Amino acid sequence: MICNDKSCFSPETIKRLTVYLQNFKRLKKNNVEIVSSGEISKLLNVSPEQFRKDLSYFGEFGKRGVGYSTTTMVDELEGILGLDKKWTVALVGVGKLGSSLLNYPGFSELNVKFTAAFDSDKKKHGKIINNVEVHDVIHFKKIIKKRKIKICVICIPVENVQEVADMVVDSGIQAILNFAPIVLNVPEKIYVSNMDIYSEIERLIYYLNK
Amino acid sequence: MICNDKSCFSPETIKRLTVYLQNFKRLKKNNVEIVSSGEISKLLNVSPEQFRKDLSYFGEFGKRGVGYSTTTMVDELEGILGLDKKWTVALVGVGKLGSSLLNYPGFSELNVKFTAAFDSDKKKHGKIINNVEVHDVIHFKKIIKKRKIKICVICIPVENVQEVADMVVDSGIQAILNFAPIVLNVPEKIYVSNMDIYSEIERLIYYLNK
DNA sequence: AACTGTGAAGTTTTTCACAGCC
DNA sequence: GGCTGTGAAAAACTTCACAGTT
Repeated sequence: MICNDKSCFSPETIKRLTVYLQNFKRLKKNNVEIVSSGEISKLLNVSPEQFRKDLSYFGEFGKRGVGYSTTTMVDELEGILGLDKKWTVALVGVGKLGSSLLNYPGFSELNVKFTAAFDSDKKKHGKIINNVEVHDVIHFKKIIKKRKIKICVICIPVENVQEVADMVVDSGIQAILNFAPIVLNVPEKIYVSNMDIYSEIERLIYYLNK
Repeated sequence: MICNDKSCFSPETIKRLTVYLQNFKRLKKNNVEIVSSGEISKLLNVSPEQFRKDLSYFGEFGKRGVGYSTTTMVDELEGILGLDKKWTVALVGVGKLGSSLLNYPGFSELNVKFTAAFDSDKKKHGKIINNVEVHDVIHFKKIIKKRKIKICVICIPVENVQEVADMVVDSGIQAILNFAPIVLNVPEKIYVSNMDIYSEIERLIYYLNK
């Protein structure tokens, strides 16, 4: 459970808030100005009450009898999530997956940018991918400290990922996005998010198999 | 909530089961033969009761006073998840991310294989990536039907992903793994899993920002 | 003695249902 | 009339606590 000055809410609320934001951005781009919680509900497979309650933990953003302004909601949700400030992200592991992330579109709209990449492979050092230079991983701590980077995406094979995570934590990184299929052993104060394609496919297979 | 012949349990249980399986595989590879729920708990940040209860929905796999055999657990969990059979997967969108997935290691150990890839870009047709041929997307339905493929991974830019999803569903695919930051509109009977790096990074930023 | 399996209790999360406002 | 915001009720999920087994 997470508490702010107003009340307490589920971590699921935060997950959904990121989805709401995506959706309001798209609606705004499509020149939709007002939507009701009922319409949101149909678009996102979330009940209208859930949507309204999720927002209620942070304020009153809708107009009774009317709905929610997409422009207002984009601003408010960005504020709630902290996306109105700029964030820089480091990448460790410039393999196929890692470099595809460096080339991912849309981060700039998000106020989020990869500003440094690292690999242990000498052949990659000095390469520039989508304006991001690949450094030797031995310089990780120095560069992270200097640029005050707080978030690191790790795209390392599972065999080596724990030692990289140790280094990353030692360098002062506070949040990690891990693509390897393993639960990283890091101090509690570090926020870790796992993106594990194996686990997701296994889960789909379970449902198919029933 | 999900029910089997024994009882009912949370969808979270299935997510955790995939993590348990990963972990038991690794322990087995490292020649660990027996582990207790307490040890699992420390490795995976799951309470020992949670672990035991998750398993209890499917049977009794441990030995009282002893613990769980890694070999037994790998077999049992694979059985529960349906991973003891072979599964074939299609990929739509052979861009940077898509081709990095085709090259992902470890799928063979999983009884899961990409057997067909599709793209609309003519330059990619006929290419072979890690033994998988890239076809013209216009042949999607024909090939999916013929090979009886049930799972599709979609790596398409967000602007086009809904129309691709429509085609995928029309072709008889039953489960979709979607990498685009959008909630796909598909019939209820289709299982969809989203892997959204933007959403994950936004979530991390929320926690950092507090 | 050590560890599992599980009803019962406790906590968290979602849904209901309705008052309040446009 | 239509839609939001929210306490109260319901449902879902986790933890407790202990009986049962090796």
